[in-house]
Amino acid sequence: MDFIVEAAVKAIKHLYDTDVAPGDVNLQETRKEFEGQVTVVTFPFTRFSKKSPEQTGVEIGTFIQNELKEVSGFNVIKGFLNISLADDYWITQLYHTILPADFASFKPNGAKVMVEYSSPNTNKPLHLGHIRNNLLGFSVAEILAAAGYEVIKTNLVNDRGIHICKSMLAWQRFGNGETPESSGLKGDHLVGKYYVLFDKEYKKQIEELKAAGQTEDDAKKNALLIKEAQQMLQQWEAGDEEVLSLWKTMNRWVYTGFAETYKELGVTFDKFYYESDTYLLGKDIIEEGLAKGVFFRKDDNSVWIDLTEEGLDEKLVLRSDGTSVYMTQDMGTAQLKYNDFHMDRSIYVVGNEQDYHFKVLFTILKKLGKQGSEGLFHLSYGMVDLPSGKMKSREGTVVDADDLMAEMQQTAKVQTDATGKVDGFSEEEKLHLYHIIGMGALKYFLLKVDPKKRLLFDPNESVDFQGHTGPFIQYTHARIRSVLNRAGLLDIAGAAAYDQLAPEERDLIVALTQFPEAIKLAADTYSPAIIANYVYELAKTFNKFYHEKSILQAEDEASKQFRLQLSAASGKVINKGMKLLGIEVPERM
RNA sequence: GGUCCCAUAGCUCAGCUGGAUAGAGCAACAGAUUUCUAAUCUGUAGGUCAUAGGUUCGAAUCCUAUUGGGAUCACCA
Repeated sequence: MDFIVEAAVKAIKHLYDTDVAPGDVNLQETRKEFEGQVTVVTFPFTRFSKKSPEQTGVEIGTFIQNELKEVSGFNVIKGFLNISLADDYWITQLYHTILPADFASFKPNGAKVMVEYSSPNTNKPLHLGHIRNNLLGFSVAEILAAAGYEVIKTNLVNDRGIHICKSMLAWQRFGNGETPESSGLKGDHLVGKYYVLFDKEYKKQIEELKAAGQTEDDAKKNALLIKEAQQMLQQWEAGDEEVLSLWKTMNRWVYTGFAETYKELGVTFDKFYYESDTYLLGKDIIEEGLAKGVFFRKDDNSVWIDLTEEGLDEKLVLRSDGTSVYMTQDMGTAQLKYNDFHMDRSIYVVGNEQDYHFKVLFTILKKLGKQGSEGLFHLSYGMVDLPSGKMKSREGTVVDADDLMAEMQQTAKVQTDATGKVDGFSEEEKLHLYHIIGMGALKYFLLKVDPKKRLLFDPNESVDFQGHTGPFIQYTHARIRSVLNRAGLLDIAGAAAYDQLAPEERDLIVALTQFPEAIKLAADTYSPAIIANYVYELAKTFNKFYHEKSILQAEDEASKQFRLQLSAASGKVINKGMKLLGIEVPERM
């Protein structure tokens, strides 16, 4: 649409002898109730024209129509110049822009971006909150890749620390040698079971101590189990053979379980980092920061940064005993990642509860003048809450990721079987379809919402399969495929005679042309929701067209071939758009 | 207490850098299938865009304050 903007600029120069920047021309899609496809807002130009908005619109419109052969007409309503482009223009768009294989594929832009997401703890299985994280991270990575970036997907696994020791200790104490094999439990679930058990026993001990007269705080510190867990962590850090062996065994169980969950979710990673490797990093950066005067040392030997000027607090970066804190580690890890990949941008997909942490981390790295620090971004997303409140693994009040995915596929099965459309499918095809649809419903449900908004999930209200949902879009795709399969070989040349567009056809082409802009906007704002909503609008537009116009029974051969081309283009864009969300589309459903 | 985020129809959400009469889906009601997949389509009903000011030709959108909800401010990660 740049050519319209250019023509408008030229019109204003010619008519009112004023130079305006292309950015000053406000171009928008014409609202459905008016004639035309693009609209120029004329209010800003009245100060140059010294005329009414209507008259200004007519003058600019007249100029543009004379200037551009693509413009077939215009109307002005209350200062809005609605421009109609000729059918020929839209048909050309379909053939020469949309249908070619390279439509909406951006040239490599030479920039490298890292997307870090998932970042699980190895003491418990993944839950719904992690699903949101994983889907967001994966989708953002896909979108950035589509927008021309070179993308590296990383997963920083939190595989050490006191919480891991809690699971280990509880297993050691109460597990009786239970293994995934002996219990039939998925490894991550088995370990999670002992994490919950630890908390239960720990609470019991706290109550006992309180009954014996201790305050709550004292009881929490003095309970035998927590002391043992702390001791275990020290042994781990000291490299105790037995503890390390247990740690390795239990983590292996967890990784086997995670791998299954990731596979089911359809997410992948290019590089794993482990905190057990990185938790000691960052100390050299402390020295560097002290030398540069960015950090300062207090009398007790602890190291701090003063960020009060930035509206933040003083922040500890190294303990008085010389050991690292979370911030130290993250500084070190950031450096490590940069050394490994030299990326221009680095996206951290982490919940909004860590907004403060990342603000501080990025500020520190910038103050240190670290390479790549200008490209740091925290993709902060809202928590997934239940009607009962926040999910807490410790207390078992979570929607488990594996359970939820299984449930979604079960619901998909019920809904699909009820239609009777899959009777001819093999058992394998059916299972595959249930998977595609169930996961499509879940993924779309989570991705259509703006990432930064918190999400309420009611387990008692099932995720919809109708309306503004993944299955709606998948269905539209299956519908298109069905028609195309019936049509057999397409004949573009046969469509050449078609030169008069019906409104539904024009609307559909207009919608299709907007795909690249949607990708660009989604990439710039790191928001899969943009793509989700775009694809939904497109599917709706197609369904309307499908309903109004017969394809295979079209009036004549040219109409039929044209509509087949239009359908094929729609199917491709839906497929590609859904792929950016990590959602598959079926051939039949 | 300081800081950050959020608030749009009964419910779940769109609304791009300020632009026309604020849009979808679900739920409710009424319709459409001798015709390419009805997981679809059409229509009806549903709004003080949290509140109050301000900036502007023009504000759901920008600014300020207030209210409500959430998060965070550890020598935890």
